[in-house]
Amino acid sequence: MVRVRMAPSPTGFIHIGNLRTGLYNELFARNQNGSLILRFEDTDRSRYVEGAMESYCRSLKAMNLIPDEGAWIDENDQLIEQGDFGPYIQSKRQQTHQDYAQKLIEMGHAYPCFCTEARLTEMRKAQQQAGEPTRYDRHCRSLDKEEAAERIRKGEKHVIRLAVPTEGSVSFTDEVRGEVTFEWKEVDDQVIIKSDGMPTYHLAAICDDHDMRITHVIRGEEWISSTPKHLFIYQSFGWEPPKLAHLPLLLNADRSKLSKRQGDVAVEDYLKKGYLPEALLNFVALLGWNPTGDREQYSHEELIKLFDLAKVNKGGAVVNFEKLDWLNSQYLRALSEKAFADYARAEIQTVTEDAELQNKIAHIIRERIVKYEDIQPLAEDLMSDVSSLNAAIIPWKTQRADDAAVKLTAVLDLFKIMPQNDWESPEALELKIKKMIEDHGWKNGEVLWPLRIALSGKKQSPPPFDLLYLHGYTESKRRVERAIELLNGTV
RNA sequence: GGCCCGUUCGUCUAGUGGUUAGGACGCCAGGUUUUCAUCCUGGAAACAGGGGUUCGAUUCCCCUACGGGCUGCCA
Repeated sequence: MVRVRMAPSPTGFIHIGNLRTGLYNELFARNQNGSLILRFEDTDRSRYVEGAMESYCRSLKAMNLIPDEGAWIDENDQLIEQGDFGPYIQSKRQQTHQDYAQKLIEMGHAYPCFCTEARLTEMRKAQQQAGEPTRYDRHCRSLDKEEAAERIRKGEKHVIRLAVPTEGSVSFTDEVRGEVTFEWKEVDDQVIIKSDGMPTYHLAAICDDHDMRITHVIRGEEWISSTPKHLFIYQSFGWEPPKLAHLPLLLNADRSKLSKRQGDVAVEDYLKKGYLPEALLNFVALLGWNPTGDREQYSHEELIKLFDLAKVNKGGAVVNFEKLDWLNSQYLRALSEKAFADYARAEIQTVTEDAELQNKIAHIIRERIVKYEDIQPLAEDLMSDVSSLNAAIIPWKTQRADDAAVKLTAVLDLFKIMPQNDWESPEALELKIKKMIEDHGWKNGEVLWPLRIALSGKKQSPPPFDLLYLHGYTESKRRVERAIELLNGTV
């Protein structure tokens, strides 16, 4: 039974990188008919952010990434925990972690360290100046056990460090990279229990993964270097390590590790900006993995069906937001009329309170927007009046003003004999108007250009049929009449 | 600096010894259209460099270069 976990640190908002890692875990779990566990790694009290766990869950929920087990939120957005291997909030497991650390000490695989912050800083400085690698000099490793125990009893401040092997090497098979090897002499005696009694990631994650029966650890590439320490802990306890898969990093445009600073990376921000969750999911899924390379759009279900860890790329991927825009526009166009109207409602409302007009605007802009933020300007543009219309731009190409007036008058004449229901769709209006043009033997542009300018007041706008449909008989008639007056110089 | 990982068009990628190196975004040009947007067609654009192995390397090996990650009582 495959069991994987998302193990974020609740220090802020979930960002695109976390999302991708979480998504790959989810895709793998579903593909393997396994379970997805959500565990919060909140052992750094100095970085604790109030409400971050709830916010994280909300974002996951919005993205339709729902864990089977672990931390989650109820319908009131209250944090809950579900499953047989809890607690799933790491700080609540502190005692367990300390017990494990004690066992490691007893086995001789860990030791208390009393070195002060100041001494460590000094030590690193000296190492740096000597051109040596900076790492703990193992000052406390050889301390007498009885003496150390006595100092702890007296309440002396200390941490617990791993006593890693000093020679030989360690290898593991990474599910995406293949075999990776480290020399033990390069590995530091990592702190596993901090002086405040909290475990560090290196102890907590490994013990929790084991206790929660995690079978596959799928995490970011930044963890590769500390994997030997993790393997040492598994080995010390005689546990079988899970399969490991290190994902390539997501990069900024300058190829540095994706971070805030260089544009928005919080999932919540993208959702707020109106990117559709399915589009964002689709986009992120294809950053570092691709089933075939000749398709761009995949539903969540298809991603699950096709996901394969072995096909995950090794190189980091620059996040190309222009492609997100494009993908989002594709998803937007696939939305039903109703779904799009609901999606755009809040923005369109800022332009008109009239529900009927709102629906008409939604209909017209549906295929004209790429992003959510395009909605408001477009809607406003559509609703703008024509008071500043300039007569000079009404005629088409070399058309004379009086000719344009003749054509517009013909349109007005047509309005008079057009039944009311022709105004209920742009298509019906187009049919009637084009028929009229054809009957006169005129060119489309001679009529449609002046008509469109009369209605919109602008050289660039949606088609006249959309505008007629939007404004309806009375307002359209008013605008066309005004244009004719302008052309005749009577205004 | 040390260790580890990586490197196909600007970007995301397909490719697993023999291909005109394919697709997508973006860009450019043309077309459809009353304009814009959409849409359609076309175009420019890549195997980091050098050695091997091989009849033959983008694909396998080595070196170099470049990039990134880690080097915390952060995760």
